[in-house]
Amino acid sequence: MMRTVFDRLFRFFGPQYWWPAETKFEVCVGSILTQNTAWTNVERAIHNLKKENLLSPYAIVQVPDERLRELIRPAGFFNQKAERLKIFAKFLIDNGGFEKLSLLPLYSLREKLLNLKGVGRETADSMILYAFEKPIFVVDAYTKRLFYRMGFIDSEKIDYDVLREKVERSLPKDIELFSEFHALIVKHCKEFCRKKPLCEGCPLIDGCKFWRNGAAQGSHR
DNA sequence: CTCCGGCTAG
DNA sequence: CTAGCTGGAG
Repeated sequence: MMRTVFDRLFRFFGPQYWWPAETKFEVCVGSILTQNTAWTNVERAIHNLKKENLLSPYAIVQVPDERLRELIRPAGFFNQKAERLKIFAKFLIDNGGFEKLSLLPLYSLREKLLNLKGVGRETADSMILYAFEKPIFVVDAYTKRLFYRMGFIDSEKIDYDVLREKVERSLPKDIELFSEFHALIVKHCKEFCRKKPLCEGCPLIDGCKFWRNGAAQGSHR
């Protein structure tokens, strides 16, 4: 079931090679900046930080708040995100960086990340999977929307961890698999399973409850 | 539940 | 012109 969805997406879109970043720190910065924000805007912000050589924990804690806010402005919510980046950078420094933190068991690390102001479950799991490279499945609004429409879950309001565990239980605990799957879901939901769905040419249309119910507005059916 | 926000595809 | 964006805190 879950495996079939992955296979179809993989065959259709090919490998996504996520997360698009040069360093682990950049992955984490991106995961904070992209909270409820279009990635193109995040790219602008990251580009600004790179240009100023600010993509390191030390640089982030040192740069004046006002300056940081200005640089990440394109990513929106810049006041809170500037604070969140500072808090995360300080956390890394205080805890021995990725090397030391990576020694922790997955769920210990997750707890530490969740205790940080500005790091919720999706952000924490994105960091764990794509920066710390430990096997956890990242759930997001796209995942809930897709699985709801496919008929795998009864509501898009399903609890984050309930859905995460549901997916994890139905697949092998494989970092590469989880990485590609989440990336493919994002890709697919941007191209087809949008809020206003574009079902034409959808690689998952076979067996999709949403499509079968004609909920796709009957515009093309 | 509301606020936080710049940016752009359509 | 605005819907919608890989959320999280209070």
